[in-house]
Amino acid sequence: MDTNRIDLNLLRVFHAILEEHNLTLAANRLGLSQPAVSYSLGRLRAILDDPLFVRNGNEMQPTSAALEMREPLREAMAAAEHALQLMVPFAAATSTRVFRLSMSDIGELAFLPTLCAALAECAPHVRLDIQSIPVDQIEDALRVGRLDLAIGNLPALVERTRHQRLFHEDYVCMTRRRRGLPRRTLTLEQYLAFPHVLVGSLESAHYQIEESFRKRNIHRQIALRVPHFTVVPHILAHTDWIVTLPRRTVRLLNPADEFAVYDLPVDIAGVTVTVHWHADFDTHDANRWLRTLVITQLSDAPA
DNA sequence: AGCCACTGAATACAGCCAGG
DNA sequence: CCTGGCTGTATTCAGTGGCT
Repeated sequence: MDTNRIDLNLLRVFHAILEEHNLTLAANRLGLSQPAVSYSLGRLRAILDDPLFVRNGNEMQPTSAALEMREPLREAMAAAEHALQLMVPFAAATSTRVFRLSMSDIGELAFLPTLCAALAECAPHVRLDIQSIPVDQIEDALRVGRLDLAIGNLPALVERTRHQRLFHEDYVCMTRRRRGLPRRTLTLEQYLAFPHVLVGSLESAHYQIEESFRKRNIHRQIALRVPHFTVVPHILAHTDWIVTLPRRTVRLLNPADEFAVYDLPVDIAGVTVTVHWHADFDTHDANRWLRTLVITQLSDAPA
């Protein structure tokens, strides 16, 4: 295969067929005629020496070779689109830019309603692409522009990226309401008597609370470790377990007040939620506009 | 099972255009 | 002006599904 022969426009065609499974729809998407797409596909087939798609009824099914190319190609197309967007001066009212943000599942619950409402108001054509990227990959993603901003409790990134504090909050604990629960406060003994739900993986930001307990030589009985917060209410509703989580998160997960919430019986440092970006984008129009919006909308001490 | 209408890919051919 | 690459129109071919 001679890759020098590949006209990159052919990859656009290939990508469109991968998405549509249909040459006519792919042609519509690209603003070409169906034969033009067929011709391009023919050239790609010759260059790559693979049929790439085989017709199955009214559908063009990708071959295994085409499927192997799908993800890398999708990423490449997204990166190219993103790169082109960087060259266009940002005008909120008319921009169709896609902003990529990283946040946790609970971040989505807590931040997206506010952010989306603000966007609908002042940048109605802008799109958000929310990704949950492992903490150790966020810095790279911000640097290469694969992410615009990362929002969350991300102490590991504070030294390595530009950031702005949004708010600070303490931890509380939550369990299903039932007879026999203490009324207002939990003693440490009572707290430790519960089986605990631990939220977050070893890489996640909330794992730092584990460190705090370990340093104090406090050992909890972990009944379950889950990667996300959103499943927690469903688990607590069916068990007598307890979960330790940030106070704002409780408001989101306990809107009907069906769970009992207590202050922690130990003095554990809370979390500081920050918004992060890469220094290379300090003066970048669109990035600056978005982070200003995020800070204005989400910060408890607006910039 | 056979017929028919419909849909969609492939192909033949012509026109346009940029580069040499 | 010629050539090659690309695209569009018109047409053909093949598969599918409904109907009898």
